[in-house]
Amino acid sequence: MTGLADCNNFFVSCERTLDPSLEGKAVVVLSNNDGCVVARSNEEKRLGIKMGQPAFEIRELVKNREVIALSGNHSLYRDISVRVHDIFRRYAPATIDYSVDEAFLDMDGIPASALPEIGAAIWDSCWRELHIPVTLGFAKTKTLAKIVTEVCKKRAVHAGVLTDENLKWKLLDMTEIRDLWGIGRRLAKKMYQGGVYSIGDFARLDRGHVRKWLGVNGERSWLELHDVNCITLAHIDRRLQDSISETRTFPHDVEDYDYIRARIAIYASYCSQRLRQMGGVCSRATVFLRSNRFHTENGYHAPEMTFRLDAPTDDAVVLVKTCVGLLDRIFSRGIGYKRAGVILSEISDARAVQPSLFNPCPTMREVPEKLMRVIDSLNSGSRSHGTPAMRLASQLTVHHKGYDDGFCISFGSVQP
DNA sequence: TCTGGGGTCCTAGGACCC
DNA sequence: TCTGGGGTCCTAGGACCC
Repeated sequence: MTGLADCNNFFVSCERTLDPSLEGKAVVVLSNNDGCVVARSNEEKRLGIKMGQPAFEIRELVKNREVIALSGNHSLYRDISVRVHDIFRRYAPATIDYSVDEAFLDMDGIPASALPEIGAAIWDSCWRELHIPVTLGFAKTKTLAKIVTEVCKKRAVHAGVLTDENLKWKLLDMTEIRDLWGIGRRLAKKMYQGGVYSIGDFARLDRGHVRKWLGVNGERSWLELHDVNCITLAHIDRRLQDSISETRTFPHDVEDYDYIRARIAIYASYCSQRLRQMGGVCSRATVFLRSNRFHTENGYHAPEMTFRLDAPTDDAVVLVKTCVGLLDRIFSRGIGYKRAGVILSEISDARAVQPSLFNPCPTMREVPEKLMRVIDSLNSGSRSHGTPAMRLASQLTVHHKGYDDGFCISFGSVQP
């Protein structure tokens, strides 16, 4: 059996651990720049507020105090995330951390009859130790466990175990196809056009037809509904991610090159720091810019460029230079940019680096490695609480032009 | 007026190899 | 006038997830 442990309204629940007066009230957590809704309490969901809904659309509700809107506190969420995952690990022989607030529990070797009690124990630990409510679903495959968890959430049940075949088909028939894991907006529409409305409808289709119609992913979902485990999520288990990215939407449309260059340098530097923490090196760096996708009078601009590095690296100096170089090639004057980002990819293990053919001397890496170690140790812990203690000069704007996003020139503890 | 961020996987088409 | 077969790799775009 496979379990799914899923925290309820995670960001909102985290906020409630800090401020218990939020309990029972309608609360939303907003994205960067307080742009849109990224988490809702149950009370909100009943008010009909949607995930991803722009914040200005709920302004009236907030003004009338029907809804409390909070800016996200992501270091808090990360912190609590680590602790709930630790609790999950206590109760399952093996777990896969699937997201900040979700984990799959491999219950291999544990009799199904013991699962209700284990589910109750996990719920109890999360609530007593962290004040985070969770919901647990157990079934033969991950896809079925997802369905069980959703049904439990809707009925405010802490944990559910699905073993009975008749009950399974009853659940599949009463659950809409758009709620199936792996079916998003587009595929749901396609399903409706094909006359498929419930998950039960889908599961009763011919397997060959599903394969031809929806490809391998559709077939996998179909198999999972028929008790065949085939979503392995091997990538979740990997120590190294495929890519690391930092992207931001700016509070305004920005034409200022210096400002954008400093942002790109900051993103590249932070990506490289995460890369080093992971023990990886990357071979590709991508920089992209986006104009405002809601203001397209002057067209929509979305330039991007990727550079393949000579040799894989985790060196902030190299990566910042590379990314600023890419920016220079895609940046156009006179265009207002609303978003920018850096993506590092083709990540491999830093302990198994293939040196560049043109720069094969291994000692060449010693200086940057030492430098990075020093910077990382000076900055350790400081990133989540504000400005890092040590930065590259390119991370500063030459002229601070009054963008009110919290960035300013700082000389830290160095005497002027 | 105001509209997030970080990921993965699959597919089709083009370019290339022998 | 006629013009093969079996592959791999890369990229862009589209879909999904939380």
